[in-house]
Amino acid sequence: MNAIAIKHNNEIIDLQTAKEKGFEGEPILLDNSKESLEVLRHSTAHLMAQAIKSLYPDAKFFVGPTVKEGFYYDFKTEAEIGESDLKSIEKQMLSFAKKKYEIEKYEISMDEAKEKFKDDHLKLAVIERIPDDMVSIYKQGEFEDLCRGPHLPNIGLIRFFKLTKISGAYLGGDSKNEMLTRIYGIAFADKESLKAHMDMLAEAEKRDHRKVGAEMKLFTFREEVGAGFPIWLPAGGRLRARLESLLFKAHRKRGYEPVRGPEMLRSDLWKTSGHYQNYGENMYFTKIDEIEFGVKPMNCVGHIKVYEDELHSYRDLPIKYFEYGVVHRHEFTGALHGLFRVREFTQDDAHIFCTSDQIEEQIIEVVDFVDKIMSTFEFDYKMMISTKPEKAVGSDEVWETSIKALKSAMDKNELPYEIDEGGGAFYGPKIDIKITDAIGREWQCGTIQLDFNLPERFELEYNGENNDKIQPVMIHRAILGSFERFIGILTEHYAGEFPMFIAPTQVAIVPIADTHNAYAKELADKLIDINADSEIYNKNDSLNKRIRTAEKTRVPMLVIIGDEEVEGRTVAIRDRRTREQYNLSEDEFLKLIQTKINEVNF
RNA sequence: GCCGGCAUAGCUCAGUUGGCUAGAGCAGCUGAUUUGUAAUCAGCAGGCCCGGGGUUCAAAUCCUCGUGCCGGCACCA
Repeated sequence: MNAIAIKHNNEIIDLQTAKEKGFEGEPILLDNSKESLEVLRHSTAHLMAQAIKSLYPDAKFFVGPTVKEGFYYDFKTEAEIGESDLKSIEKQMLSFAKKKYEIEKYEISMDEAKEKFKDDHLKLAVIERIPDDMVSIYKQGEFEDLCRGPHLPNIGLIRFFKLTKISGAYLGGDSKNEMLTRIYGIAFADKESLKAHMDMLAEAEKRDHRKVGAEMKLFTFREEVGAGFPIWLPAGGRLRARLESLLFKAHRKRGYEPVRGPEMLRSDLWKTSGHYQNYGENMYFTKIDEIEFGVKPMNCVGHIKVYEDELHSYRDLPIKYFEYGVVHRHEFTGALHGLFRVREFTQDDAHIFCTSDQIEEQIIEVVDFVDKIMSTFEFDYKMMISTKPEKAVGSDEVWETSIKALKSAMDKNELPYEIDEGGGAFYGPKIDIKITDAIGREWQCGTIQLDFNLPERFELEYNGENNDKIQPVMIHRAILGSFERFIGILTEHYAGEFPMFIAPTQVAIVPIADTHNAYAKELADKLIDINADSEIYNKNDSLNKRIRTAEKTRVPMLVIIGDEEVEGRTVAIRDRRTREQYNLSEDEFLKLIQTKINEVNF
């Protein structure tokens, strides 16, 4: 196999550039290594551009980089391109690839480039972003494009690719700019890898919580109810209740007090907190007797009012309030997405009021709490510290101090983290918890946010040792983030096959004939006593049909009862996953369920 | 909010260039059957074809304005 590029000074250099500059280095072969795919996908993006240009001659191109999941190219054309056009573009790409054009490279000066692309405002926009004196042009057949490279030596090497998505994208990622057309694609070195990737996408689609949620009757949405307002169905209600009660206990164990703030508060309070000015466009407002109220988008203000209800001594701190807080946020319609993005959701929210000396230990405790929960659900996760965003309240100094506190808490415990510059909330820096699900996708859930601002704005205080008034520090934190999103993620993570302790229904009972219904009912009652939900499948259907129906509900355990079982007070268990069957006595069975339900404690 | 697409029974989908009373499978209901581990048989019922307006002799089908959904962008738990 010939090299497609080389690695020189730890940089990928294409053969065109290597020849021109006389560079040497380790060869990069056409395989599925990171470097190889980088080059391959970048060239595939160019091949796509070439195909688009030939099909839509007026097309002008912006940038076409590789991304984590393949590549894309942003471009503009007067023609309306839809999903159905991807096939014809792919076809055109293949026919160009067959021509095995060399990919040639040449360099021109900045001025020459500006002249060359003077009628192409998109390329000029690209050129403006390049600080260099010289720019390179890559050419394949008739098509040429301004590009930094690196590229394959020949487009004939591109064989296994697929265009996956088409959408709009703002020029330069700024919503103030015009919108371009973006086409996403993926490419691999071999057919099998492409297929594996497409299979993975199909698997993700199968697990989609919107689909599984509907099948399992966890939740639904209705047009007449409104976009972004989920409706929890009985099965989803049971699942959610289990999660809530487990988490309730876990909070109590860690010294959190349950509290509850009102759903709406007077706008004056939101002005004091800064939400009115900084978050107002995401809030819902209404008037009651000429007084304006804002529906809470966050729970902090309510908890502050709880704190203010009495005087606090330094001896009381830290004080931890928690609430399953229902919040409403006006999200853009286009942002709504199943349970992942809704307009009403419930946070597992808590606020810790503490002294600045306690910040570190409190952060560490919360991080430990997070770890307990995420590892229980078998999630890998990573932490990300977010710093000051453009739109923020509070001085730089306050921001710096708080970021330092977060970092030092992480450092002292040797916890790895990444930095997201400018990603903080408007009122303070934060640690976000990103979890990776069973098929490798990342989701942002929990968040730990330091806030030196609200205590200041609400003039919170506690009595110090010398009876002096000291301002407490406030830590906002949510671990699941929201029940909606977390349950959505859990659904995809487990593909709906929830473990016993969280499943909407623990056991499906299938009596063989009507004469076994009484025993079935008896078992169901005993299961309720040990906090397990069950469902009896005694409809007028064949036994096989009822087993099939029960299996399809993804319930973790199926028990079949007939004459033998009634007689000996036993159950015939069928494990849905392994399709194994075994028998247990009634007592053993109940004990097993009880163990499986109680084995989890956060 | 922006770009593109989509909307027919509870669900998954047919419905030809505008043309008879809009169809099927699953689910539901009724009856027969009472079953030992993944679909028993028969019958019945179920539709403002997303909503408003328009074009036409005639609209599920064409146009238009909404609403909702899907894929991204931007924004975010």
